[in-house]
Amino acid sequence: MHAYETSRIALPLKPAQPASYGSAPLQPISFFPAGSEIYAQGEKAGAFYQVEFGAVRVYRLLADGRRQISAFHLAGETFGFEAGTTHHFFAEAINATGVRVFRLAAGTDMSHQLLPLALKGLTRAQEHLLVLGRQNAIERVAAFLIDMAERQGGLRQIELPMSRMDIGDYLGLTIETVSRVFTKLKEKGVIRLLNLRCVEIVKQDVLSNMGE
Amino acid sequence: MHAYETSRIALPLKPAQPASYGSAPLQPISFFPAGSEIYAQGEKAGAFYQVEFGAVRVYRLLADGRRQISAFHLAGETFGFEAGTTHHFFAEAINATGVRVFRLAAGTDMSHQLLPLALKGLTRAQEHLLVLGRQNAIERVAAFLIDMAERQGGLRQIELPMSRMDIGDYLGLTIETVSRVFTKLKEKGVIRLLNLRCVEIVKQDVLSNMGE
DNA sequence: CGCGACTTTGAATCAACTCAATGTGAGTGG
DNA sequence: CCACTCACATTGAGTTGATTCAAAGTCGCG
Repeated sequence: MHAYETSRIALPLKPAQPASYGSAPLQPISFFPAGSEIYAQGEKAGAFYQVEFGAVRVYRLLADGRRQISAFHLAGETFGFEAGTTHHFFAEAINATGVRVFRLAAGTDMSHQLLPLALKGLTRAQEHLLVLGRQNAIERVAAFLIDMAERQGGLRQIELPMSRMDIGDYLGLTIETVSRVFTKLKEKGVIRLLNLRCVEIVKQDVLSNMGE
Repeated sequence: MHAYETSRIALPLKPAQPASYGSAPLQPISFFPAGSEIYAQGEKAGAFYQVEFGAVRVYRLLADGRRQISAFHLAGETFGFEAGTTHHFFAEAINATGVRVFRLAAGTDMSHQLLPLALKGLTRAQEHLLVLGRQNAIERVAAFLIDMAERQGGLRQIELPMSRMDIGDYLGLTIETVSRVFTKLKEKGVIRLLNLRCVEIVKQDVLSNMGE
């Protein structure tokens, strides 16, 4: 993990939020530039992470380079506990990202804090299995947009911090197919593309009914 | 949940294994006939389960009936904690199945025991995302067979307690495609079908290299 | 302004699907 | 014990939705 740990320099004040993870001492924030690695498959896991700003992708690779992104993590969300002792996945900053690192001190029991996070992640993953296993391209993109909207407070306008490639690798589609579906939804008046990374959901109901 | 709780009748002796989940009192075994429901989506969750014998499928449905099986659970495996307070999934016995039920007594903290199980389930689900998102039919079936073999002690001969339909709904394929892939693997001499529910893995290495 | 990376669009291909027919095997009752 | 049945599985033929390959378009940034 290579990042600029600046908490003691730029952020000497202890923010309120991380206090929710209790006993651990002051948690430093690490900065990751766009595309940089937060942790790698095979690395030993000794921490979990909370996104302060920016966005993170967690993924696995096949030997021939095929990639499956298993989750995106936006500001406020927590990740990195998917492993017992060793990471089975890669985590990368999508954009310039700040991450609060919670190191798991040996002997400290965090299962209380971690269990709800793990269960939430499990439910998320299992719901995504349904999308990948049984939904077509339009349904997948619709499910993705609805999910992103909900996680951004249910606003009509949503930010997509990731590229079409990332979206494709999350939804099990090619970038071309993702692009074609965006175009089709745009033509139907379901969404509007304000720019490449910003979508307005015009017909929430139509989008929701695609996911079933 | 409708099952025959017979532990006090047929199994008065306390087996050794469940003692690993500690403080709870004697855990009854429930019997579920083939196809019966163990819990349903929307039911409130207040227990987790360990398969004693038989096999279980956990799945979700779309409104139009499409089904995605997110996991199979064989003898010795634990499931049912995928929810905070409410189940998001259905669980059914595939065959005649015995399940040890661990009720979560209010006030009792099981996070210690549950966290490793949740993490294992999370890792499993995320690995399955890669299969569904990025692998073709042959690779999916190969991954499935390897997984089943490992979970049955790495033996050459493996039992498939589930139907082709179940396998298809787990792998995001149709029964026809599953059947065609089995035939192709058989023709290549990679596997042998002793009967519908029993497979012998002849070329372990070939099968393993398909999954990448 | 011009470069480079990303995205969109188009045309042809292909893997998996649908629909349909046939095959198989476990369980039942005559 | 055998014939019958029914559910499940396999095989075949034709279709289709997503992919691949290729070209054109767009955006951000130095």
